[in-house]
Amino acid sequence: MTVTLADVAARARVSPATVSRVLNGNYPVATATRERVMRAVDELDYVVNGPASSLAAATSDLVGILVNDIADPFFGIIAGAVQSAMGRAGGGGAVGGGEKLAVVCNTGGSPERELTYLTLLQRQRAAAVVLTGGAVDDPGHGAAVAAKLARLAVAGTRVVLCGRPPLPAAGEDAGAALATLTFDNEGGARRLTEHLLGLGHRRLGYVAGPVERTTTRHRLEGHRAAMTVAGLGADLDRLTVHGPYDRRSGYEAACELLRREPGLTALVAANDTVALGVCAALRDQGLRIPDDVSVAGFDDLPFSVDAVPALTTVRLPLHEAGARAGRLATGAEAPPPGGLATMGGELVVRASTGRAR
Amino acid sequence: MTVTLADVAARARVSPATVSRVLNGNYPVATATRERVMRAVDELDYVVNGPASSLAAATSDLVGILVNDIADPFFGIIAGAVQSAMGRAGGGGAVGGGEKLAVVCNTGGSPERELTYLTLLQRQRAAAVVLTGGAVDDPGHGAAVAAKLARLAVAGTRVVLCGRPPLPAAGEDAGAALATLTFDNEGGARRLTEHLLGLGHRRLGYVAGPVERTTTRHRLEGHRAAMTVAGLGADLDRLTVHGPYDRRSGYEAACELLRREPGLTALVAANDTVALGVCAALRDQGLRIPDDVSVAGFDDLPFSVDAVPALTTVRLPLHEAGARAGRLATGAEAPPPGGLATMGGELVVRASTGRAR
DNA sequence: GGAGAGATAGAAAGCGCTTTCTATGGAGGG
DNA sequence: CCCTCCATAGAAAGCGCTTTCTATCTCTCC
Repeated sequence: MTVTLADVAARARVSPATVSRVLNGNYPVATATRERVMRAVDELDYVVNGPASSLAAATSDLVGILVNDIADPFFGIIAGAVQSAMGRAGGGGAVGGGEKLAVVCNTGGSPERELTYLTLLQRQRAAAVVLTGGAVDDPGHGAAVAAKLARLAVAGTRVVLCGRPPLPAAGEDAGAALATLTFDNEGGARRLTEHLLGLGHRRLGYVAGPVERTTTRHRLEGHRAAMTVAGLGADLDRLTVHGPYDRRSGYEAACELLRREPGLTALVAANDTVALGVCAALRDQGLRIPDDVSVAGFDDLPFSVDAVPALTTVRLPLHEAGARAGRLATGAEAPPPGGLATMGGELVVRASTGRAR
Repeated sequence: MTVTLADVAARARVSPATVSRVLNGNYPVATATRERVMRAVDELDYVVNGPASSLAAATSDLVGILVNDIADPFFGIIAGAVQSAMGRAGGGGAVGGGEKLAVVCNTGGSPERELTYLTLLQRQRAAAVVLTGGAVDDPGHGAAVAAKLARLAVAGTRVVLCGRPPLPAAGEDAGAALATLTFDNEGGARRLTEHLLGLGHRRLGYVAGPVERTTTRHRLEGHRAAMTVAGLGADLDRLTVHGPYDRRSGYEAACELLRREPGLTALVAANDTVALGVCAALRDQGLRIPDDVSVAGFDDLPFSVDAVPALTTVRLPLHEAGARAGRLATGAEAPPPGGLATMGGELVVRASTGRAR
């Protein structure tokens, strides 16, 4: 039924070994022979059997990119960058050539699904795995992931963390095959809050992400550090509300914070999407931005510049990080010293923040 | 080095065949034996070798989801829905159980990459392939894709088109394994323009997507149909500008259209993202929305309700379509009659459109 | 002109798993 | 008490490919 290597070999009147060599191109084959084989491949419409090839060669061209939420542009941008960096690196053009199959897996932020996908990728003997975005902030799960990644690394899978904090004590052996690109969420958040403080704001509310995420914690810590330095460390818990990374959560949190403290002059959101919800709530309450209340986001997603007013935020090098992760995953780039690189966030001041009233 | 089935068998003191049967659970195995095997699996930390298993069983658990732009929430939402519908269908908890590896592949809208990914998936003997979003509007490429899909279908891969027009005459054999869920882009676009017409607008500009996409064409056709019926079919070409599906394109197109026809009272965009750019351009020119110019988008992405003013648009059942595609891909749902189902778009009127001045 | 060096092609042994076919018990029926 | 039948388990033959080890053959150099 399906065409196999042997069929191609028969038609080209060569041995299967030769066909394999033509297809993989790492062994000298006479031009005439090669052409005969290629013709046979074309005529028979032959497509390599991936599983068979992976089994025999004990390698695979699958590269998995794990994201927390595929519908969130934050991850979309990173994943897209990873893929295109890999495509470029792969070079290819050759029939059987080093084409990597870069695929993204959506964990939906669930630790179980994350582990499941990791197992599935391990099962496929993936060439590399890229984990993007914040991790679940739980020692148990962290250890489970670290263990799984260590096993993957040992089995020869390259592991790259992109926009995620370093693994908790991964063990020596794994360290080699593991590269981490982390965002300076804490520093970015700190600078953002300092910016607000500099504008004279004293009563600021914080709309945090889900409690169990490292990203949430780091951004919150940055914010609180700035607040504390400014002598505003007292009321922090009351002026913080947690919720998912979506607009609705921002909307509701803004309402809640305003209820708790009607005198707020600034609202800092865990990310841009949440900030959008915050803006909507403010508008619905008849408050002007930034005249009555300043609003700030995080990430600088594409839509943030189009918000009205345009969002003050912290720009993360999403594209750059993704591209670098892609190169690390293909081995096109050497891992940073110590296996860890931190990428800073840049404060982007736009119209949504102004002087405190 | 790595643990194999045979190792597990040795440790559990059974034959490899038995281990395989325990793991795949489709053959009676005594409870005591099963437990012994499971214990061995745990103790050895055994993970099935996917390629070997796929080769022997001639099946794979890979499911590919092709998207045009992974950073675009339009695709993110569909892909997410496909994945979760499949996860749910797969059920599983069993160790070796029917876990599908749902992965999304980013074509970046490039026909070549689309074909490449299809080949890569074919190579992996994917269980199913879901193509999402509009196709490239080129007979040559359409035929190539159709041929490839037909081959995949023949090889036992389920093929689902989601939010994409039906294939050009796919051939009888393929028809069976191919299901198409298409959006009524044309109808939605028509109703949207009718809405504007009903508000008294007579001079409307249209910011279209890339010329070579079916989505672009269908939406444009709907718009033009409405315009023509209203007797405004004359100036259509002059009042249409094409560009990519991004905000920048919307910004530039709006400027260009205003230059061509300063008296425009409404601007219809190819999608919400583009509409955002249009709004930005209008604002920069000092024009009020909708008082001076009405703006409309398409898709009703999550951010559209937060735009200021909130965007009038056409809501597409992205989530529903994705979920259904996921079920079709796993075989959890029977294909629609004729293999084709059309999903309508719902006009959502918000604040960005008002009476013509 | 013969021998060693390259270049090129083939033979065959797996890679780790699934599955058909076969074997071995013990339970139940006559 | 023997034989048949079901329930289980094992043996072994591949699945389609890669790759090591060989086998030719053609140059090239002395």
